[in-house]
Amino acid sequence: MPHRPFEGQNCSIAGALALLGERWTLLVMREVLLGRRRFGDIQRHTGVAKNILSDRLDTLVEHGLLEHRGSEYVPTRKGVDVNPVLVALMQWGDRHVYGEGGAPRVLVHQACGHDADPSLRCSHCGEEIAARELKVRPGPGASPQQQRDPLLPAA
Amino acid sequence: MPHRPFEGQNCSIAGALALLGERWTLLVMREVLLGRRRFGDIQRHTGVAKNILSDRLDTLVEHGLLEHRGSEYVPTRKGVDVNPVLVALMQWGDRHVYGEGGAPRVLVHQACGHDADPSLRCSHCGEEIAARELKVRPGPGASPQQQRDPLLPAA
DNA sequence: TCGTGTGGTTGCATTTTGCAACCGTGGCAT
DNA sequence: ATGCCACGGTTGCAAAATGCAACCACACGA
Repeated sequence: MPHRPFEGQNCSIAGALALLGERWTLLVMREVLLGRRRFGDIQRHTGVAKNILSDRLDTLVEHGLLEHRGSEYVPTRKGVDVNPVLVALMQWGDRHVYGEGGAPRVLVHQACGHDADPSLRCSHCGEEIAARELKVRPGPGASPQQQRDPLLPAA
Repeated sequence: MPHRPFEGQNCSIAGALALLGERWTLLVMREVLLGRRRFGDIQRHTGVAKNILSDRLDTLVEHGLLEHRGSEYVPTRKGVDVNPVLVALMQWGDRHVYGEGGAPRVLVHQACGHDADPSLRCSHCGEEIAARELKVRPGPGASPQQQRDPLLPAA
């Protein structure tokens, strides 16, 4: 099992990265969520070595993001929920790696049937949230130290 | 310089991960975007080894996500734009690592002043997008092979 | 029954990471 | 001016993760 120095920070980002942040893991999730669920397909489309893929699939199953059914790995709810992470990475890559008009893939909102360029909206005021408009404050699960700490603006 | 086997997939997710997917990098970005911009602060709050931190900061500067000004590392636009990635990871962690009501941190939408639980909205119909409602199709920058490939549903 | 494809595992070389010790600069109290 | 400490790193070496190629077992069809 891999070394996970990220836990114990009482931080959801670190907690997520403890699992998803291992090399190849998010690319494996990309494949599975794209619908490619067989070992060989995932291996070919990502380029990951077979032993590593084997390891990653095992830990994803172990943590309940995937289920191993016959020769397929199918995502659970917990696995499907990593979709927004992939969307965020994709949007960053579209903008900053491939330029305008160079996007390798485009998202489609199945419910309305149109291309979607999803953006983050505030659950309170409903407005779009720009990256620099986000702050952060201690939540219900914050440690005493985090409560005290003057948490600073994000961005 | 690290080994980056992710490039050349013509995929924005892989392109983003080539840079952001290295161990510690997203945690470093978390710190910087939280407002902690000095070497020592970042080191203490993440727990990353000094040599690794040094390396990560260098490559982040090299790729234009950060600028090194005096003794501070300040995010550029490109750097601020990773915020949505952190938000997505945080939401996943809130939901699946720390349970309901256990969130270590809560987001605040600075513009309206209230807590925000940002959700993805469709740019076309304006509705909230559930993770399983996203499909994908080849974009303008898709390779011939990707054009041909029957791109499958996401989720 | 022989070959081929799929889904892995094993062993070993290479790369990345972690850790501790060290170094140079600047501030500041003596 | 001298000594001492903090800060921002760098260096060297050990440990862990990764990459690669060879191998194995099973299923299926010719």
